[in-house]
Formats: sequence, structure tokens, C-alpha cells
Amino acid sequence: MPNEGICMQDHFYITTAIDYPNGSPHMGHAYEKIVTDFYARYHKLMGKDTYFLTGTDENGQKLKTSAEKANKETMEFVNQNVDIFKDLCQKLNITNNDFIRTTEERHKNVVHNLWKKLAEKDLIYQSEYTGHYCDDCESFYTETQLEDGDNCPHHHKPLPQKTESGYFFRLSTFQTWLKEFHNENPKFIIPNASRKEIIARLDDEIRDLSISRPNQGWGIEVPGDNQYVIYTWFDALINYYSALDDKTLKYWPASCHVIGRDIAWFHTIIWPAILKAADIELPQHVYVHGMILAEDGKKMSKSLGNGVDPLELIDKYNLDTFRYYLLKSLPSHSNGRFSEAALIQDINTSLANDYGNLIMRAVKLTMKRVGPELSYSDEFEMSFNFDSLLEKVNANIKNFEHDKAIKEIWTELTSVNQYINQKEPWTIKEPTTELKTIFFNCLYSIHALTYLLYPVMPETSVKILNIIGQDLNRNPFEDIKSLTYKLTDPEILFPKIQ
RNA sequence: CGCGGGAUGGAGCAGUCUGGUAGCUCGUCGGGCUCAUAACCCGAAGGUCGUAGGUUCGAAUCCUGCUCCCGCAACCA
Repeated sequence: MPNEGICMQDHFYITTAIDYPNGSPHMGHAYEKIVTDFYARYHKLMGKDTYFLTGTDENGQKLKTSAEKANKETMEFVNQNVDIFKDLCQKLNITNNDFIRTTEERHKNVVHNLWKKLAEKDLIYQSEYTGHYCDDCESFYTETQLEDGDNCPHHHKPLPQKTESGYFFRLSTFQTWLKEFHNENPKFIIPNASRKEIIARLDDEIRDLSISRPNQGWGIEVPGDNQYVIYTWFDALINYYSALDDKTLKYWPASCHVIGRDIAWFHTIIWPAILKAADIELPQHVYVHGMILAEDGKKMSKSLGNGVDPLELIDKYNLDTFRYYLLKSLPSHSNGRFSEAALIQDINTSLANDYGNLIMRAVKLTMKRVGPELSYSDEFEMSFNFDSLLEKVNANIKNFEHDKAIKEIWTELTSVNQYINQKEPWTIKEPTTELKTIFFNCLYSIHALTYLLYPVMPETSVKILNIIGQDLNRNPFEDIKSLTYKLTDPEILFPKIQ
């Protein structure tokens, strides 16, 4: 199966990882949703039939335990937290078409069918397993994985031997195929650093995956055996497929799963194996975004207290500027540090000075000198053509380098400011063709660049387009000659932060 | 010797694959302009590219050793 990239598909189906509603959302959740929303909006803007899925992973023993601690019924506890995640999507202005919850019947049904299919093919079997088991991880460890001989590598506590009978997925039989698949599809995992990491791990022996847990009253039961529930990860991955119904199944295979580094193994090894086992087509890409590290360069964590609350930041700085900062200033292919000082600087220099001020100076002077309306004329000499910019941006997007794409757009913004300084339109007092040419070039540039920035700053972009009498339906890359700009006095779009 | 990433002017990064006068953004300093959110434009200063060695006419770039930082890997994307 050749994997040429997302641009080969006529549709674009993108997903975030589904969140575990065990606590409140943090920066990582917000970041992943914003990044995914950027790609969804961009492809939609470019005319692709786009579908965007997010949701919550609601199975697993840990949720039941957390609910007990909070003195709540598990379902009640989960419902409450899920509402918070749904609310986050709204507050981030995320354009997801659906929100799947893995406790929904539609999900369970697909999981059951898939399980049965694999069982019939003898790719799921029942067996006994003895090993060191960690309750908190819900996972067995081999001798070599243990820390200091007998401690859990994550929880640093001694793990007793435990024998458990249960169901296993024959992951081991896919090892050779997985190696081949990843060799033949170098763009399946993006970026390359993540790909290398996974490929290196593929050289170790891969063992069958334990995919059931004793039933303690929470989770999806194993078909025909209510003593067990299905291991969370096994059912969770299937959400990307189970969310599609008769009408939306056309979007499969997914164009891209957007995930964090820690769950790359599940998405690039286990998920492809499950799909291959079930004869379902594989997704095109898994884009592993970076982690947002705290200002001190370390991972944000509750215990270190170095985390930041995304909702607080939105209230403080406005959603679109927050989106802009995350998308432009954090590296798309590696981890990056979050810094509130850098965020403020970005707002003041890039947004207020470069972009906001460009709109103000161009629109206000045009209104003063030639009035509120300006149509294209064949007498105008067009100094700007953004076709090559569009090509560069598309190339960056195809490679999941949104930070570079935005920087390309900013280079052009600067060139428009340079153009104005060079042409000195304020020295021309009469509404000559020369003057109108300058203004039309400026307005057209603002139009085209703002259009491209819509996926980054959706609300603000629409506002800016309104200022020049345009909206998203008018593609500035087509039919320039029929363009007319109708101007209204602009308000300050990006207030400076002192 | 677990695996992977990183160390480049004050800050954040690109450049490393395919060796050939060290680049970008921000900050600092000087100048220009006055349409605009004291915004914009031009220019300058500032780096022996983590460290020790090797290959080469020539190394940020290739090879080897070392040091430090980060992620995979408590809570957590």
C-alpha cells in the first residue's frame, strides 16, 4: 500500500487522541486540540471534504478507583469530567464534527464485532500468563523491564508475581509485517525522530498483548465471557473507526491521528496490527506532536507545580492569540517550552506591530485618500503574487510543519510593510492611479494573508476580512480581477500588553 | 553500556543528511519616515557552533571518546 501522503486523498479525516477523563484538562490537551483543529480548518479551507473527531476514553479500572475516591458512581464521575472536556473544545473554538465516548453503545458494538472477528481468525486466544503485575499500570512487566530487579519502572514499587488467565492478541505474528510496513511507509510516522524511536523498538522481541482484565464492574465486557473486560487500550484505539457510521464511513481510512509522544507505540504498532488483523485499511499518518515543557525546560507536572492552565491563559490573552502562539512558537516536530513572557512578546511584536498595525495603516490611509471602496482595475500593476507562498505553505502543512508555514506567511507580511515604506503613499495627495495601485496591492495582500491565517486565528481573521468587505467564501487566489474592497474603520485587533 | 532527541551571539531557534567565507526571529544600539497600535523601514554591534581528539587542502557539518540537559517513564498529551 503506497503511502504518498494526505494530499492524495480527496477527503481529510483527522483525529485527536481521546482523553482520559480522570482529572481536569491541562495544557497538553489544549495544545493537541488546537493543533488538530488547525489542520482540520486548513484542509477544509483548501476545499477538502474534512471530518474531525475527538472524544474521551472512559474505560479502565483507574476511573472506577478515582470515582470511588470522589465518593461517586463511576458513570456520574465520568459524565462530570467529560462535560469539562467538551467544554474545553468549545472554549478553544474546536471544529470537531463528532465527540465519541467509549462508553457509548455505538463504540461497544464495533469493538465487540471486531473482537469476534479476530477471535474467529484465531488472532485472539485464551491463555494463562505469569509475570510481575502492577495494578496501577494495569500491565505485566518482564524481568528486564523491572527496575532494580523487582520494582515497577513507573511506580517504583515491588511487583509480586501473579498468574492470570485471560485473552491475548497475537501481536507477535505481526512483527515482520510491521517492520516491512514501516520500511515501505516512511511518512507513516511523523516526525522522523519518533519514527526512529519506534523502529528501534521493533528490533526487540514483540510479545502477544494481554487484552483482557478481570471484570470488576467497569469496562466493555469480553464477548461471551463476562468474567473479563477488554483492556482499555485495545478498545480505545478502535474509537477512530467506531465513531463512523453508514454516512461517515466514507472518511475511512483516517488521514491522520494526532497524538502525543507517550502513546506513539500504541498508535504505530498495536493499532496498525489490529487493523491489519481485521482486514481494515490503515490510516495515512500518525503525527506525533511535541510536548509542551514548562518554562524551566521540564515536563509540566502537578508535583513540580510548573504547569499552566490553558483556560486561564485564554481568559487573559484571548483565544486567537493563544492559538497563534502555540502554533507558531512551539516547534511542530519536537518538544518546546511554554513561556508566558514569550507569549506576550509575540502578541506585541508579531501580532500588534507587524500584522495589526499593517491593517490599520493600510486601511485608514486608503479610506482617507481614495474613499471606502476600491475595485481592481487593469491599470493596476500587481506587485504581489502569493502563489509561491501558497505552495510553500501547502508543502509545510503536508509535512505537518505548521510553525514553518506560519513563519512563511509572516515573511510576506513584512514584505508588505516594506512595500508601503518604499512607496510612501502618504506623500501622494491626489487619488491617482499610482496611489490606488499601492492601496489595492496592500488590501489584496491583507486579504490573501488573512485568508491563510484563518486556521490559526479563526475569529480574528473573519473580523479582518469584514474590515475590507470580504469573507471566507471569497478565495483571494482566484479571479483577482473581480475583487472589490469595501472598507470600514478598523478597531484595534491586537491590543498591546504592557 | 535500555531507546530517542538536544547543546550554535543576551533569549529562542535554522543550518548538520549532500564539508567550502555562520543565518533567522526577539532583545540592544544608531539612523530614516510620520500613513499607522511611540507602530513601520534601514543599518550596526554581538558567536574560537558543549568538550577532547581524529579524518581532510578545508569541519557547526563526517568519525571516536567524554560532559551536561530533556523525553520515552510516578500524577501527565
